[in-house]
Order: sequence, then C-alpha cells, then structure tokens
Amino acid sequence: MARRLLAPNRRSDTRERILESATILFGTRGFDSVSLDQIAAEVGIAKQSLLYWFASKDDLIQAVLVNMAAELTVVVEAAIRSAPDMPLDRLEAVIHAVFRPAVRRPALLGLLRELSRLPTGAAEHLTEILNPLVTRAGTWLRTEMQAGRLRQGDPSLIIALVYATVAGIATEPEALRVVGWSQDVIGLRKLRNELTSFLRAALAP
Amino acid sequence: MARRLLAPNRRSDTRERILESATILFGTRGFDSVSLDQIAAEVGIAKQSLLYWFASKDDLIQAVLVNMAAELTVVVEAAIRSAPDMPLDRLEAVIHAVFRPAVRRPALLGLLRELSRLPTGAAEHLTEILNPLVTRAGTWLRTEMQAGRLRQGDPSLIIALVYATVAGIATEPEALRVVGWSQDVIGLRKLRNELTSFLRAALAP
DNA sequence: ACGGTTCTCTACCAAATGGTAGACAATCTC
DNA sequence: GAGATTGTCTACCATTTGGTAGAGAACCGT
Repeated sequence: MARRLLAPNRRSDTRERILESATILFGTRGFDSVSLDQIAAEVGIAKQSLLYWFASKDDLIQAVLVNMAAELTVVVEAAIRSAPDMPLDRLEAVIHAVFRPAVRRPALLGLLRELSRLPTGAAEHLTEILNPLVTRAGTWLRTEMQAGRLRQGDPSLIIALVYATVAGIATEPEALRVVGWSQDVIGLRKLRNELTSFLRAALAP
Repeated sequence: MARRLLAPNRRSDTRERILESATILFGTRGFDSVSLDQIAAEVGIAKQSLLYWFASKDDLIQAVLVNMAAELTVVVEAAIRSAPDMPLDRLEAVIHAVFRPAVRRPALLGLLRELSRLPTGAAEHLTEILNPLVTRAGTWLRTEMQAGRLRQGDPSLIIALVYATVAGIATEPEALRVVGWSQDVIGLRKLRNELTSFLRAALAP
C-alpha cells in the first residue's frame, strides 16, 4: 500500500486515469456491478495493469472513496471561506458549491450511496475526512440560529435536506424518469434554485 | 410469463415468499449484488425452485418492481383519501404515510434507487403505475397554492424534497454513519417531524 | 554496456453466477 | 387406481469474476 511512496513515479498518469474512470463507473453503476475488466477497458489498459497499481478491487474502492471525500472537502471548504457573510447568502453559496460537482460529476455523490454496500466498517476512515465538514457546517448553522440571524431549527435537518436532495436527485435521473418527470420538470439547476429560495423562506428569521 | 395465469395456484406461498425476500435483498444490496442462490437460501429453497416460479433473474426483478410500485401506490392513495382537509395537515399526513413503509421496509424505497442500474427502458411500465401518483400530488399542491391556502412555489420541488429525504436518508444509514451521524442525531422519526414542521414554515401562506 | 527498476502484457486459475435438463414425489382429475 | 399436473430437488454447464505467475519491453543510473 505504501509502495507508491517508495518509488519516485517517473511519468505515468495511469493511476490517476484509473481513479477517474473507476470513480465514474462505481458512482453510476455501483461497486458490484462494475468489473475490473470494464474499468481497465475504459482506461484502455489490461486488467493486470490495473492490478499493478491497485493490489485488489477493495484497494481500488478504498482509493476512490478517499479521493472522493478529499475532493468534496476541498469544494465545500472553499465555498465556505469565500462566501459572503450574510447567513442566507452564505448558505446559498455553499449549496451552489455542493451542486457543482453533482452537476459535473454526479458519480462523485453516487459513491456516497454505495457506502451501504461495503462490508461493515470498511469505510470507517472516511469519517475522519467527512465528519469535520459536517460538524463544521452544523456548528455554523447553530451559531447563526442562536444569534437570531436564522430561524430556529435543527441544523442536522438542513444539512440532511441539502445532501439528500442533491445526492438523491442528481444521481437518480432514472428514478425521476420512471416517475414521469423529464429533466425539464426538475432539472438540476432549477432544483438548485428552488431549493435555495425554499430554504430562504423557511429559515429567514 | 403468463404461465401462472393458466394454472390455478393450489396452495403455495412460495412465490410470495420469494418476492418478499427478493424485495428486501434487492432493495438493500442492489440487483447485481444479490445472487439467485442467496435469495433462494433466504427463502429456504433451492435456486432451481426459484427459477420455477420466475423464469429468469430479470423476470424476478420486474415482478419485484411492479410489486413495489403497487404497494407504494396503495399506501399513498389511502393516506390522501383519509387525510384531513386542511392542506398543511393533509401534507403532513401524506408525509407520514410515505415514511411508514420507509421505516418498516427501507428496501421498498431502495428499489427506486436501483432503477438506474437497469438497462434503459427496462422499467418503462413502472411509469404507468407511479406517474399518476406523482401527477395527482402535483396538481393537488398546485390547486391549493392557487387557492391561496399554500404559499406559492414549485410543487415538483416539494415532492422531490419529500422523496429525496425519505429515500435518501431512510435507505442510507451507512452514508450517515460515515459522515459521523448516529441514528440519534437524525433518526427517521425525528427527521420526519423536522421535515413536516420545516415544510409548514416554508409553505404557510 | 549492464544490472536493476518500472510498467504492461499474455496465459492461466478457482470460485461464483445465471441458467438448463431431467429425475422424483405429491397432488389433482377422471 | 391411472395419468396428468404441480412443485421441489440434484447434477451439470458456460460464462464471468477477482486474482496469480511470470515473461518481456522501456527506462534508469553507473
């Protein structure tokens, strides 16, 4: 697992390309539904070359998950830092930030849905990365509520609402289609705008 | 596929037991991650007995989906009919109704998430069952809004919000755990209550 | 030029998967 | 009671899966 650290990687983006393809495939079709052969074919290499970079499928899954958590963290942290100071405006900025990767790479959030398919405890170390993010958002919301700049409520619900909406809708266009909704009825951008104005109405003090 | 219609089924609940086990397993772990052997073992029969009742895995999946759609329809329709007349109260009643199967059988809603893993068009006939449900809810919300009994907004968002929250949270306890939330922080019942009061705040005229 | 490292490949394997063929027992119909 | 139907099973099969063994090419520092 630390092999990569010992060897100076000369010039090979293979590992990154594998991670990228694996993220998309795993996120859209699930861990169990995607074979190493398919990922390798997508990257354009042989399966055994893939197994050179990642010792096993589990290894690859772990790497993909850590990658995803790090990427989400960067996006959200940046949004929080650079957002305006008014709580509702900042909330909107964060929501926009969360929606952005969802729009461009729905697979990223699809990975979160895949966590339940892992053996128990297999994603434990993700907690270290994602928990601070959620905790920080929660304490910020609570502070604003106590300061009277947001209506009282449960910060956890706000976060859960945003997460569920983005993850649930962004990664499930098929479920929406089956229900009879086209992308016109509830496309991602429209959904984002509706959600923010909705939260504004619900949270204005 | 019509074999069952020709033969009068004497006394055998095997088919129903298979459907029940398959619903739970498919809904929690996904179509591709569950083998016919596992389902058969859960029911307590041999795989070949399962294949006697359902000609193929695809057949079984289709049957499970139709079953799910019908069950959801019954629950929601009943809630709409027997709910009080005040729009916010009725909305709350419907939300409670949607949460009920999610609490007792999260797998039922988990099946909706699985739709995206099906080959394109494989779940087309589900539209006939589920679309009327969603359409009906949408027109009702719109009517109430136009009558001034609910604040103006996009009915689609309300429905999407409720669906995403229930489906996203109910069927993904693992994702919540990874983020660092225990069931205490955002258990289903608490979430349901928070969501309804939240919607009340946002939708009161 | 040479020995070692890095990287990709072909060939192969054991296990699991969806599915078929058909035997056998219980039950129903007449 | 005889024959057909219904339901469950054991045995088997072709394909796919994750993974191993090891050969060979390209590149490195010396």
